[in-house]
Amino acid sequence: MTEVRVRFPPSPTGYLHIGGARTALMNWLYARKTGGKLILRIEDTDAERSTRESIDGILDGLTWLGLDWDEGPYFQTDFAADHLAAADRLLQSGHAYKCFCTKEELDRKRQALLAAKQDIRYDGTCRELTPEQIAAKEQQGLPFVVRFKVPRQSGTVAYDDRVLGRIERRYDDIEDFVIVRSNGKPLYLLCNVVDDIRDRISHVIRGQDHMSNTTRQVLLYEALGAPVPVFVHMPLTLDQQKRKISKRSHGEIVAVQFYRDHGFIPWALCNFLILLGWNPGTEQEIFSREELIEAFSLERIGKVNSVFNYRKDDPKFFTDPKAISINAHYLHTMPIEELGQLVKQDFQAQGLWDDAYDQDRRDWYLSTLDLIRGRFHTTKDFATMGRAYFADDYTIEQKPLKKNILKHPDLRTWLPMLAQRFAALDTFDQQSAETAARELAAELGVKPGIIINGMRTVLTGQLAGPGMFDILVALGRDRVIDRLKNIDGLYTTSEA
RNA sequence: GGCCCCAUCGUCUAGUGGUUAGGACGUCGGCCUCUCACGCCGGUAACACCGGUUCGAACCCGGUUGGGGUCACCA
Repeated sequence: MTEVRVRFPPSPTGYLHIGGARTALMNWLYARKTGGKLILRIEDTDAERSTRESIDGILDGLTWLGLDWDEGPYFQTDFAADHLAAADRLLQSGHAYKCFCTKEELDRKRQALLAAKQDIRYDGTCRELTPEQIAAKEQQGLPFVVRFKVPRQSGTVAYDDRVLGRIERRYDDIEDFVIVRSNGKPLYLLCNVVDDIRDRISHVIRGQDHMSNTTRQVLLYEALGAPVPVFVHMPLTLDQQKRKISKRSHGEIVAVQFYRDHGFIPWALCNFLILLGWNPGTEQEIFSREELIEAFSLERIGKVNSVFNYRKDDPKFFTDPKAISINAHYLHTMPIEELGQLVKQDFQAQGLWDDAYDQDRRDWYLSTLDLIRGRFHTTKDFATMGRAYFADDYTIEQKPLKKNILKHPDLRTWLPMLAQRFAALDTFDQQSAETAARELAAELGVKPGIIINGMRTVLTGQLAGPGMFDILVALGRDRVIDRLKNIDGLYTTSEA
């Protein structure tokens, strides 16, 4: 059995989006599964649209996702000589011909065909030019493109797709496609094949949107006398309107960068993406990297396009709810030290980081993250909803303010009273604090909940959170007392 | 429009001739409780349609409808 060699060949005309990331992931998994190689190749033959920023963005995105490659990045433009040499060979062997039709002519004909409701296809004007005619046109210095000469015979081109089965297409349905531009630059269809041959690619794993390219490329492989690789066409990822997702029409919500910026855990995003069009045949949905490599197989890639169910402007779910729930799962269960690293990055960016969290406050830092992570969904939540644990400039949210504070004006005196009792305790721990709080409630003749939830609001600004007495310990006596004494501010602000 | 691909809950999906059509997310209800975008329990909800084949079809075949992709001197 020959070595498995797969490739991910993005064109650097925008940032890495989740469709591309998913393709990269599938290729990566197959390479890792089989002990093969993943080649990264930047397809930059469209010089006008390719940018350095885009290349960096794609590389960063892959790196962030944890998808490493074994060779490359190669740049397609570095192999222009190969592409042209191949075009030459095709010309020599009679598999291609020079076409002198101008763009204007072709456009005109195309319009006419369109109007007549005919197939829009090159009519083969230059296909049968005699050597003399060609020489004459070249003598005049007329520009030309190189077209592939599709066999004009009955029958079909075919290949066996690993997910879709046998795919056939009649020669008659394929026009003589252009492989070299009039400016001498080779086109995608050719470059891609030439590069895949040179890189000895064994499996081409790509989206179903390439299917019509594939039949034409099979023709090129045959004309070039090269073995045809195994083709694996994955189903596409669509939006709710069932449109193919693209950076251009969907914007940041489909950019990998967006998920990094919104507190996604890289592998959680991979875990979500792999479930779009693939499943293990068991009911397992959460996979470690090793488990997924083990479980992955081409055979279980589905045929059906899937909908990326992001909800724009939904306050609760800023993207596909399942993606968020998978991210939350990892957030809740991953080793706390690893989470500590991820949160550290965000805290540093937010100005919330304290170097002591890596030193003598490390235990406190990690145990506090562990205490509050249970109801968070992204790593961003620690700096927002969890802010009160790490800084004093946290916000008191409106809902709990109304429900737990303003509704009970007496808290204005009760909470400072509680602060005094906390101050008077010999030891301040979960037990003693709870006893003190409940005793106060009993003496005042109010439900403990009123005191406790009032405290929660003042201390964390949040409606929900961990058990109140765990919070007290995490915050520490001094901060608790400070904040409880300052409850006055809450009433004044809202009255103003 | 031509060519190609596809069709199970709202979404992601399991299912390959006999299942109460399973799971996950969402949603709804209940429980827990000091709170909940925590946890636990439960409910809701799908085989596009029409013909065949068969003792028996979500599964096999044909058609219809529907959806998607692609039709560049982009990749």
